Amino acid sequence: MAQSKGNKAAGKKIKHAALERFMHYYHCLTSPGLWDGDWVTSSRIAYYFNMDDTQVRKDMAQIGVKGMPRQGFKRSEVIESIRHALGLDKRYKAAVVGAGRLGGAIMEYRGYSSYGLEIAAVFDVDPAKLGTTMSGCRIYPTVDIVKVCRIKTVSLGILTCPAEVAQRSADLLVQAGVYAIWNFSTTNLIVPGNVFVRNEHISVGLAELAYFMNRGSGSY
Amino acid sequence: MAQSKGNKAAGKKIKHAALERFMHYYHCLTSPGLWDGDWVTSSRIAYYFNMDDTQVRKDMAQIGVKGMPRQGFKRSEVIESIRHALGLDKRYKAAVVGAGRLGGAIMEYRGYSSYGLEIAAVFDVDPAKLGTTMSGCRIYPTVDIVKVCRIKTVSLGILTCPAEVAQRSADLLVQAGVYAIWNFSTTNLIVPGNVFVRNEHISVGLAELAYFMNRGSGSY
DNA sequence: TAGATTGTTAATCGATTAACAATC
DNA sequence: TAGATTGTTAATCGATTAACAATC
Repeated sequence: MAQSKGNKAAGKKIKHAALERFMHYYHCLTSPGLWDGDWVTSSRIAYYFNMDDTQVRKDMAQIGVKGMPRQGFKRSEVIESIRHALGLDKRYKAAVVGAGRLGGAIMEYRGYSSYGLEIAAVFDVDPAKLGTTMSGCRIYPTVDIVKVCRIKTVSLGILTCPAEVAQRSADLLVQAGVYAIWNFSTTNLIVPGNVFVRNEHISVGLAELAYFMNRGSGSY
Repeated sequence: MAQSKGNKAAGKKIKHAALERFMHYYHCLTSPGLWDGDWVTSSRIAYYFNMDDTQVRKDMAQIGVKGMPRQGFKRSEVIESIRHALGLDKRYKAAVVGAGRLGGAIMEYRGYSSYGLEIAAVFDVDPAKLGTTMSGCRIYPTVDIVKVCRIKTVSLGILTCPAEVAQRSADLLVQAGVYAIWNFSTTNLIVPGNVFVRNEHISVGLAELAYFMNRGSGSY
């Protein structure tokens, strides 16, 4: 087992770009029906993602996966090492703030547990929703965020509420002691430096698409 | 995932990273209440995004914005130039496939028109939904994608349907002649090389958060 | 003017790719 | 063995940052 203690290189922080690559490898290698046999070569993966095979081997080295000349890498071993390197094998709890359509859609996703995430509570301001459930999760009033999140040891807040209340909700989540916020609202949150924010701003996608529509379409 | 290669370098293509920066500038510069006066300096913007001010000035140069020594850049001019460079001032039409919660949540967003996007149709397989509307848009049967999209000259498909039907829907959209697909499903789509795909895979966010939760929390 | 800020070139840094020996 | 593939170092490329003259 390749522990973090085992290789000094593992102490190095995995950069954003590398994280994305690992996630792509993971998604691809765990896709059913794509592979037969348990061996996969760096060039095969590289071809799939239209990248250089050296990059793949370096990535494998970073997370301590050893390959076999003439065979490649053991798929199951790569999957396991990515899970370990990214911490997908450790469990943590999240709370969703905003039991609207977006919150509902996000909770519908079935794959969270395989990423270690468990949704422990949902919050909403609408009194009519209180006490009911969403995807099997009880809906609590927003004012109870601090109390409930502390009791349930929630460490991630998922913001799916309207922009107007996003900052206020974030403040409560921070007060409750969450480490990170996954922000699906269009607000630019202001949080203490020790709280990590991942934004899923729709506007970045809109920009890329608009640009492609008007610049790229002609030559493609 | 599905790379969109084969770009016949049409002049000065704006790279992905730069597009993101422009979008951030745009979002920040158009935020009400953040600015007074119409001048903004590169260092002010750089500070806001914790980046180097030289980068900001180079970006401004790329889209043809001239600054003024001791004053900075004219905010309105920057905004206008970004709109032009990214094509936000040109209109195009999109169709949403999947009138579920996710589709509804995405359609709720009010800002599309300021990015040039107009949602012209919604599709769903559920016969009970046909003829009804979602965010003021009529819902058509999925089997009519090709017909309706051609009539309405739709050039972007937004996939918010379940993973099982995502590929089939994408095929129909391609057949209808869309240039690009905005994929909110978890499927890796296979499309012709001339069709641009932007994935909003939830798993990349999950990976980054899982990693932060287990590695980053201590030292950040 | 004096000085803050732009615009641009040069230097640095990091990431990607090429090359090739080691390996099974 | 022969040869495909790994593992790693060197070379290249691009992106970021530093430096500074030009400017108003």
